[in-house]
Amino acid sequence: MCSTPVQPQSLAIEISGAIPMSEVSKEYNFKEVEERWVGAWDRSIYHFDWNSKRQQYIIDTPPPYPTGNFHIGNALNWCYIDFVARYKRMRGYNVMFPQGWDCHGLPTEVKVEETHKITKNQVSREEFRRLCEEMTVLAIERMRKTITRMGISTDWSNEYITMSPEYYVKTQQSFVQMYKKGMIYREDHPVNWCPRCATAIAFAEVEYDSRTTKLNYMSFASSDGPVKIATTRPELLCACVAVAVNPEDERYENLVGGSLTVPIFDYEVPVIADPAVDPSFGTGVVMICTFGDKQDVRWWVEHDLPLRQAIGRDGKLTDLAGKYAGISINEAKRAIVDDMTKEGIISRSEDLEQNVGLCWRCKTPIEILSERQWFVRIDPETIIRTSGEIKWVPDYMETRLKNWTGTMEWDWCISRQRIFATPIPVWYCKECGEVMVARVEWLPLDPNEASPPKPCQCGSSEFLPETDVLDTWMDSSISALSVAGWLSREDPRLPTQLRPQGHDIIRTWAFYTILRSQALLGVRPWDTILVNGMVLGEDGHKMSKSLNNFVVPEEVFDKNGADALRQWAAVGGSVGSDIMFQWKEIVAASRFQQKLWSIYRFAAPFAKPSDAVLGQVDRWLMKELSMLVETATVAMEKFQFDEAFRAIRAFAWDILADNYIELIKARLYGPDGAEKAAASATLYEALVTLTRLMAPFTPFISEEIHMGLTGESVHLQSWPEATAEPSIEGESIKEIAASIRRYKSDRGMALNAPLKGIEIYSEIELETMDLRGVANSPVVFRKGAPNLATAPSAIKPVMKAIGPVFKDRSAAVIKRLAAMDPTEVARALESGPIELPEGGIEPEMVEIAKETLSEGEAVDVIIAGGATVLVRR
RNA sequence: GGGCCCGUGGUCUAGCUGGUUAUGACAUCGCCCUUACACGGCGGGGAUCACGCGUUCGAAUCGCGUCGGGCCCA
Repeated sequence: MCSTPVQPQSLAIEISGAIPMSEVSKEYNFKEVEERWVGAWDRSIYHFDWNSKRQQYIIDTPPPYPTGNFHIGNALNWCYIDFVARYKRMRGYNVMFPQGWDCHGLPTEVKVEETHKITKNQVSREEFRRLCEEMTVLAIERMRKTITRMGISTDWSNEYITMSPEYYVKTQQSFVQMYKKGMIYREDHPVNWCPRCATAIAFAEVEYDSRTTKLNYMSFASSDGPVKIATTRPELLCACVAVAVNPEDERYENLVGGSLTVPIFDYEVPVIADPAVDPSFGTGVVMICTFGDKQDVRWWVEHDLPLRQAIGRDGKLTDLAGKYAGISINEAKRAIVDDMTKEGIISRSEDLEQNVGLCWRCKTPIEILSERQWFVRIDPETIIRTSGEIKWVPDYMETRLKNWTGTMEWDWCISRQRIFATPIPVWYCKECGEVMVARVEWLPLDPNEASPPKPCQCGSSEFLPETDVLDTWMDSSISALSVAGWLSREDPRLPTQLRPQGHDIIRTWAFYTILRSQALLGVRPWDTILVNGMVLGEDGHKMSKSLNNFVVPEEVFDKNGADALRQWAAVGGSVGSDIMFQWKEIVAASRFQQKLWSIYRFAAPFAKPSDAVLGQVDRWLMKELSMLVETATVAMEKFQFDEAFRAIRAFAWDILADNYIELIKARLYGPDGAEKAAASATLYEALVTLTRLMAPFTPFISEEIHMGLTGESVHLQSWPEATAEPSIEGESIKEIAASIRRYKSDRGMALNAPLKGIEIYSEIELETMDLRGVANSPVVFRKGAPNLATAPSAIKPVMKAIGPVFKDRSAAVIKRLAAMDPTEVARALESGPIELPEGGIEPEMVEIAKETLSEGEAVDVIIAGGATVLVRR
């Protein structure tokens, strides 16, 4: 067995007496620190001050759908928002970073049905709604937890929940206001319809997928004999209202203007000419039905065709279908094809790959039905003009909105045949059919539960309630208005300053919000829209449960902490681009935290402010710090979080840890005095500034270190200012130190191995105290150049200077210079330009590299930082 | 089919208002346990910047085309 090693106890005590011991733990315990601060922080410091004179910065946080899981995609978006919110607060803005919840929608209805094993028709509307609300409340609670644990500086005093009366009263008022302005109307109109869900759905809710269907060739009779038509929708035969051919198609010239007889159903339809018909598809003759697809709708409008509705709301064929009435679309298709094949009307059929629209929720192929629905009028010009007033980051994202807006084909259908949503505050008079839209002072209300407080103008008090409800986008598209105080304050603070959101919802959320803000208040909703990319899994595909490349934020909090996740969000890629989630990035982030912690551990016993006169190396660090502040500030103003945080990391790791701290160790471990005080003060200043710059990104570790050094919360500090003057001396000393390290490394020496002696020659006066320490060797400084021969060793052309002057002769000039003796070139340039056949070479057109001739000397020569360093062997 | 974006060492990426040794991280190789940190330090190897054509004295960078990928839509 092992024997217990003997501890050299007395020796250890002696040494520890000479070395300041830090009370900071060796390892950074991210979990303990983060959980402690989550519990300890006073969250009221993030509240928006409605009475403040400071400039407002209101963020229109996109309210997530309360699924209960705040996923990594949300996390990325919220990190961006938090970086901005915290930064803006530090810059003195009165920031509002609210949190909303976009509650209504089909997913919750479906989940409630699954959980309680019911269908929504088995319980009352009221009861079903209550079950949905209950589930939503639980989901919200779980998501709040994740947001808080992530260190997001949410202003919880401005939280809103769209299913609550305080919010949906605004949705209902917005409906009434827009109705009064003539922007909302009700009419029969083609809508996307999910036969399974039995509801109209918006284009935003239609998914597309490739399916194989049959293209059937069937004969229509005409006076000139049969005409063959190819269609994928034979079940819609009874909805055929016309037949179209291309006007350029010579085969069918004589048909246009005539009519054809629809087989089986035996009625006449006109033959029309339309350039949208592709003569090479099928037979070049197209059957127009109401409605087989969107193109049918276009033709129906353009050619003013009649309506024959073959499919009902339940997805079954209507009476129009004769003997096929009452059967489902798929069964009808089979039956009709069978019958027509028997009768020889269908001559052949072939497979066809087709993209079909599906209900995003249940994947059932959608139908286009003509239904009486409520619509919001869309004015593409207003949208595009308003979009132009908004600063888009990155700018090219605006193109997507413009393209989408330009292709809008019909108005926004806002009625849904659901329960868990904002009720449409409308009744219909049983007597005269008059539409009674609620007055704003009656709101909020559900027409299914309340009757209008006044009779209809016809005198009747009997009403039927509107059972349709509003599209959820009607709730969420007023989020900007709501957080700014519209309808709840006398002075709505519009426009808000920032809308952060993903690029996948530009055509929905951004579009609808712009529309509504203009319609209701005539203003743009935001000054700036910041677009984030999608989060991809480690396999490079969009993160999703079905692909099993899914990571939940809690797993990251557990393994590496919230700060690590936040660092990933910052440096994972530039804003707007899709970002891959990678554990190695998370690990790299936590290594950085450990590095920073080690720096803090080292610095804690020494770092303290003082007004000691700084040395050259200290001033160099202050200048580097200043440049970091400048870089970070510029980057933050442009929302370039990756650039800002990368610069922060580079400073902390390379400049502060690997160079500055190595340089000042001797001073810190040396006797007390002005020089030690200067290093202590510089270290203090650097760490305090660094943690302030980091505070928006990594609020936990920044707080822990800042608090440890100053006793104050970093989240109440202001953003640092860049002030320091350049120090070329310090820069030179740092270069010399690095070159000595390299020198030792090249010779296989330990980095703290002493050298016999070092002489430094330079035209600028350099301090030697820190070099002595870092080299662990005697160092002397001598002004000027050493008494050693130097010789030009190479001529390097400066292309920036040569190119514009010599143009196409540049290549020849470079070749000529390379062939010349560097010594002669250098000598010649001292007395003026060198005349070449191509022209004169000015001194600024070349750089002359010099080497020192040290042969025969008992020293090694290093050229570094503008100085010549002689190392005695 | 359309719009937008992207193809840079093994992997992920910076650079992209054109200027000749292309950034960093991870991985890899060598040396070093130097009194903050071995989750560290020092040093090295590794990329014809997707392909083709063009503009230019000069292209990763600008233009056109091809191929490949992503997102949104038809």
